Amino acid sequence: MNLMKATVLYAPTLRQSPAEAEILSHKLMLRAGLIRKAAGGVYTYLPLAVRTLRKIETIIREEMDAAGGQEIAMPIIQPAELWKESGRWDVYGAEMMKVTDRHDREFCLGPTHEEMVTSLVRDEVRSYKELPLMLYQIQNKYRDEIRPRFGLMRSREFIMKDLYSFDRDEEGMNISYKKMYDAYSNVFTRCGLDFRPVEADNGAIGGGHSHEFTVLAPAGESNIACCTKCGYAASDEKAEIKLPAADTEEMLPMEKIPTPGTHTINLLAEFLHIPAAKTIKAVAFADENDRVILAFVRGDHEANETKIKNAVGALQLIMAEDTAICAVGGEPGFMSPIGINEEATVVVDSAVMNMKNAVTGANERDYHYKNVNPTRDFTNKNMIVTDIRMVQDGDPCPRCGEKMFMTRGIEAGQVFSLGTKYSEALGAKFLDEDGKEKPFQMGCYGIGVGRTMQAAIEQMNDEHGIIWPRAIAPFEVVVVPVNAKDEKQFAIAEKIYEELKAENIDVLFDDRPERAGVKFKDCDLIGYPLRVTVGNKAAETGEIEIKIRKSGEMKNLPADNYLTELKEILKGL
RNA sequence: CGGGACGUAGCGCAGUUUGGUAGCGCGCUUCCUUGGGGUGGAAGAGGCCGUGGGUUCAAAUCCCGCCGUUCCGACCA
Repeated sequence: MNLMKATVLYAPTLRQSPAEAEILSHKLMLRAGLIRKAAGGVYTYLPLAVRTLRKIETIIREEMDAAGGQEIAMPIIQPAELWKESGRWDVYGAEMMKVTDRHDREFCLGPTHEEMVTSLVRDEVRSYKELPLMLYQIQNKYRDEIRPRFGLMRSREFIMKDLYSFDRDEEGMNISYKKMYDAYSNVFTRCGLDFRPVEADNGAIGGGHSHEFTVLAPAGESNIACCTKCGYAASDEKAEIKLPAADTEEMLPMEKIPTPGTHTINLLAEFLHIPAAKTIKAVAFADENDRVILAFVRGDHEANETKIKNAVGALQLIMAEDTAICAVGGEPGFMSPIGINEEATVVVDSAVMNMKNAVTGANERDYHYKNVNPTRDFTNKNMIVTDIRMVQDGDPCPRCGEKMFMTRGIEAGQVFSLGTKYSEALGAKFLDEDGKEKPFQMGCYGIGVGRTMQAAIEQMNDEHGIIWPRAIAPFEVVVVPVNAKDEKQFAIAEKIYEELKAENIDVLFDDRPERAGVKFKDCDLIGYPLRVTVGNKAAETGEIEIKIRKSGEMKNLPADNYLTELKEILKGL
């Protein structure tokens, strides 16, 4: 941290952004001289980026240590045997960067370290007395992404903090999980980010619960639903939806009506002059065993494939062929559960069961039923009724009932409780108090360090450049003499620089003999939270100027009495 | 892996249609000028036109292969 003069700092800013960058944060990282590309999804971090990364890492270390974590450093190169033992050598497959040594022994560049850390603990930890144990590292990770994108957002080499917890029982695991959940909240709060801990689907990893820590930003790749009131947030695939009260209309007798050519909800609603919410939409899937699955949601809702998979116990869903639909008694475009063969799996969204006098297909070309009342008319055996719809903007929160809004975010971290998946696969056991051998209850917890940096940029910027939160800014303050050739100005600026340095403030002295405009543009682009400008006024009346990057606010202060106020302003950034 | 686009100086691009001396803006070097939001001027340096092959008297330009980049899709949690 001794490179503090701009004349020696290697920060090659660019006026135009290279054509390869698509999203704003990626462009800004290139333009502000933070990173340069070495290969697809592989980057060199330049000094400014390294300073920010170190600051993020320091915050992470402090919080991990405070939560009881102990830092270790595991190898990047991992033997294939371990991965074959856990069964993930083939599962991870093409995602893994594989290496062969001169003896033809296989290795991979670690995409994650569950195997590594579990084998370590398996070989070393024998007794419940040594638990709980939390081990972490901050390490380069490798994933051979099909399509690296967006700079550090989806890269093939990336810096990740990964912590693994080992407990004697589920209760202990849940305590560790909670500790990590809190530590993560502290990390992202301290980084100055607007984020949400988002309830997530565990997917193939299995185990208990999982949260993704998502930094809110429109360019993010994850869709999430957030409650406007209680803080509930969940990924769109996971988000539960509070069921509104059932319609109270009188049930009318069901009637078959001709509806020529209305094979979509829009056409149907238009034809009958009714709102889409009065219709029932059908979506037909086939699963990995060629089972036909018919899902029904309200006309103005969307089916949620993840929820459907979970509801029917399918691993994979594809759109069903028309012939498969007909085989179970359905008619594409005019489907309903009424009269469908038993062999089809029928899943109905809970909200549909609340509908009264709805319109649904008649399983016959160009005909629908009206006055359909699902509680009365859906009589299929084995029909599954549950929440299978995709959350929408304005849906009620499952916790408090207030409205939720949809937003996008960048997943910067995630916490998983794993249970005994890896400890069992790798035979990692300890001897418990009762004299019995038991597998460890594990959890794993990751933070993408580079991704966190980029998420901060994606979230905080304006047309001039990056706006760093103070905690992770490469420098907190930049001191700029307007005219570096003016000895008086330069001397005052240098004095202020020395004073700030003595106060342990992370300060850069922009001593370059550039014109003021050039230096100002660079300052804004790189995004130092605070700029101290020393110009003519300083030489004449002894006044310096402080500019807050975030608000653009400026303040004139005497050059011999500014420190208290500057520190005060800095605190609020 | 499928479909599209692109590859010419450090960055952004023109030139390719119609084959014939490699260009522009920014940046860089030196000097002068200017000195509170990318100042103005002068003189320079810098290119295996991604790569390999082919066609041709002659290829940045036409043809074929490969590599790389990028977008959409598939994939991934």
